[in-house]
Amino acid sequence: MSSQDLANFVGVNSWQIRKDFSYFGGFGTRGVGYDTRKLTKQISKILKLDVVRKAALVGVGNLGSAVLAYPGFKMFGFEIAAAFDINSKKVGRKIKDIKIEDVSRLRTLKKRKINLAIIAVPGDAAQQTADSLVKAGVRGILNFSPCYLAMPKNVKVITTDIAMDLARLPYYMPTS
Amino acid sequence: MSSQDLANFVGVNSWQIRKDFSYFGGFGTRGVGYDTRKLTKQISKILKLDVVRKAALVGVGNLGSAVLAYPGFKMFGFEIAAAFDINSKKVGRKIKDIKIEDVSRLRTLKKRKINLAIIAVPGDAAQQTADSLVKAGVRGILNFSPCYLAMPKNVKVITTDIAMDLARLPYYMPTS
DNA sequence: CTATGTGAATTTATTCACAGCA
DNA sequence: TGCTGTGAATAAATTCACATAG
Repeated sequence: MSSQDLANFVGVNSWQIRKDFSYFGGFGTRGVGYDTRKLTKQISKILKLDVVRKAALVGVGNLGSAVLAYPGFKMFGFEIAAAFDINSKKVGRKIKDIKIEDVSRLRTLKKRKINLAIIAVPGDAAQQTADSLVKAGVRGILNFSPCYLAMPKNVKVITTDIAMDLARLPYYMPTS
Repeated sequence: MSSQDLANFVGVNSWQIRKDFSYFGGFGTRGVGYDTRKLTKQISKILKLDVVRKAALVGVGNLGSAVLAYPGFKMFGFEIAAAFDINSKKVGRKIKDIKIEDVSRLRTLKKRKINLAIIAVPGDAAQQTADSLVKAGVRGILNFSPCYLAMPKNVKVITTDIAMDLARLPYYMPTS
């Protein structure tokens, strides 16, 4: 498959594909193109997606439940291996083979070798949740709360807010 | 409030704040700083977030339900004004004052002055859903399906995938 | 005196064009 | 001959430093 083909798939130019790949080495064969099977493996390795990783979910509300039910994680080698909530009525319940635990048990994450977490709690609880996660050894946080999280810099945080994503649209839309 | 204060809030440098603002004009007062009230209004106008906008949701599964329940939209002046699903068991049901309609009724969006939509359907239905939306006059789409949508270029699409967001974390995390 | 706004310097990213390998 | 990989050229973004307004 040529860089032109790849470019068509993702909507960029062919030279962007080639230049980007070149920063990590030569992935293709001149005159032929790229072996997509090899390419996928190499990129997975670069992005550190070549091992199965366990992640914890904190906050099993509407959004958290949707996260638990989302089938797309295994495509990237992720497994939601634990779920936590502060609501005692939810604790103990099972969703998709995951038993919901009390947030006090977040400290067990280190022993369980879970160093990724998804925060889906109300905004005013996000910072303290994040602090607990870091204490428990978590090094990467996907934050669905619409707020900035102050974190030590050895912890990577990605914040994503549905409403803010929607808010980006009007700017690019024609006329009112 | 000074550019330094604003910078601290969002975790960037003060000159980045000032430079970015300067591209749109002088928002502050020398020696004093920025009037946050005015600033918010001016930025809202630039981002076209100064009017209330109606959006439609397509796909009321786990993720769609979470979207309907999400309280954060009104902060940006959005209102989820309609919800659609293909499942006849869901059609007619009410969630948060929104009655779920059959997808065949997507064509009514133009009359209802709704030109923003959120797609939360399975990946294999995303493209045709998007096509229907465009036919109905929608000009901005927030796409939660993990796939590229081919669209006329007067339609702005923002695709966001929970799993892909999570997948960005390992690259930045230290060791293994 | 203080904090903005902005030219100038620097760094980074994008685009081009083609040498070089299969 | 065809398509990659990459230097060189161009464009854009970031950072600096300071004149200037309040």
